[in-house]
Amino acid sequence: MSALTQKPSFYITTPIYYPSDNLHIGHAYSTVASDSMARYKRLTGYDVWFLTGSDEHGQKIERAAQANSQTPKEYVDKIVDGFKRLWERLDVSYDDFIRTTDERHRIVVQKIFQQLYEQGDIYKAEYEGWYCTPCETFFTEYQLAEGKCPDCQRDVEKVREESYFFRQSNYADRWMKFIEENPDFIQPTSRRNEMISFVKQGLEDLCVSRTTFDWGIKVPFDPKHVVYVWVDALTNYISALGYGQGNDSLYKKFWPADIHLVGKDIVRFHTIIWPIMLMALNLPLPKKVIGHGWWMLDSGKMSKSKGNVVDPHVLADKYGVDAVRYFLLRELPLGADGIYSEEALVKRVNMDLANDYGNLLSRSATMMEKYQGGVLQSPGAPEGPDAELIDLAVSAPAKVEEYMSKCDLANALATIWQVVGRANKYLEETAPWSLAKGEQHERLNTVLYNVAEVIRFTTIMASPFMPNLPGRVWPQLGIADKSELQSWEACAGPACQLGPL
RNA sequence: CGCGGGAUAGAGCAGUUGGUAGCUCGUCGGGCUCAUAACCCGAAGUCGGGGGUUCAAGUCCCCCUCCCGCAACCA
Repeated sequence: MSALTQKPSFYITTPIYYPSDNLHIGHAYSTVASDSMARYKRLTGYDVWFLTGSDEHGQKIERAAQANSQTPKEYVDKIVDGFKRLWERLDVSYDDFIRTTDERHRIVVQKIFQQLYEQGDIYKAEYEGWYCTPCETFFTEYQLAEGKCPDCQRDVEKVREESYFFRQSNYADRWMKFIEENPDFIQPTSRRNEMISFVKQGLEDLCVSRTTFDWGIKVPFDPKHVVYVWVDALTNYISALGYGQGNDSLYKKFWPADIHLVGKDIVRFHTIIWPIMLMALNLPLPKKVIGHGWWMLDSGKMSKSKGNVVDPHVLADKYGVDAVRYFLLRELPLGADGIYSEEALVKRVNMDLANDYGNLLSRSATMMEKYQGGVLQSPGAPEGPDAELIDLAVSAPAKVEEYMSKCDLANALATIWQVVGRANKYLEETAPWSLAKGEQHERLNTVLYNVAEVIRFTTIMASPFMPNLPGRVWPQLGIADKSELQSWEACAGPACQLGPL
């Protein structure tokens, strides 16, 4: 019986960001998109767990801290506080924030590393690379720029370093089989093809420890080694759920993850290394990894070193959180890069939010007030364009669901705005201002009722993307205290009709 | 000859199994007045170039040009 009342679970994660500097709108996009998915799933009846966090180890952090005469921990603490402030500012409803410096995380990483070593998936060997002494950095042969350091263009020397390696190559066949049997595992398909061809070229074993820096999790059986990024960072998705710890009820409930949402730059790690790690550990694989595109500037890629990053705090202050969220989610096409400009943001926000949606609300509210004293009357029989408007509104939730199931937020929003657009057109067609002059009260009631319902529908559907919208709209529709009219079921139930106000 | 994806109105994109080219923004023209000079309607494209198959090709085949991803230890 309890199974009947139990909600299905949904686990979604963002990447864990690297606190070498503050975050820009690219990171904000990943997180806000995940948040909208999480909110959408909560709205539609799922028991959701939404994880974000920070990946805090590594040489870069160690050096940055040194340069600031701080300990690495002091250094990252401050930046991670900034992360959390940004997510609060952007109304990101995460359920947990994992830091790779958390004790709960350290325990799991060491346990996994130990297990992989004991079962022979990790072995000691020598890592060979090119070292640039002035830059104190290792490079692979491929990274070199014509045999020189890609950063400073000086000569590099070949160095060997004792390292532990993960036997990735042993799992290539299993991986290929898994990918063939789960064609939707990697989204979009273009990324899937890239990963397949990458593995077909042959997988090399992966270097999973370092001795050249200390800021990291110690290899349990050989403490002069530090666990290198892969095993450390990727493990966050299960360590945060309590895997391998005393209380693993969250792990049992939410793993495997439904969606790992990541940027295209880290798709490979999430679709090859991570699944193979899980295979080696004999754990279930996540259901889907989605690699989204990047926000580009006219001047090219957004990067900290170019100093051309766009600060989300500034945008939120200037335009409002909902507007910034809407722009990011509406404007970046699924799987492709988008070009950011403040001009584009202003245009989109003015067009869609102010002119289309806002103006629809404004003109409707005015007419309801002016012609009906603010009390909406029951509708009469539908006629003229009523059916078309109602059909579009009533069928929208299913279309939104369809797009959301593919994580296509931009088209989900476009679907909602189609309804908004149709409603504005409907007002021109029915001209309630003329109906009022002509004393056609029943028809007037019907028209205003239909428009009010469309606003209610679209507001519910848009609420995961713009969490502050309902709070501003429900009072204007006079249903601020009628929660039964604000739920997803109130616009997407099986026998969905435009219900009474 | 590494693998893969693109080239469609000024811009950004849709175009299922081949049969009178669609969307958003911009531009130009018109309408309305409830609303935020808003909203609604209408106009403009020989689908990168060349050849072929077909009654018919943006949609299939061949060649060319140009863009863009991926090509491992940088999160």
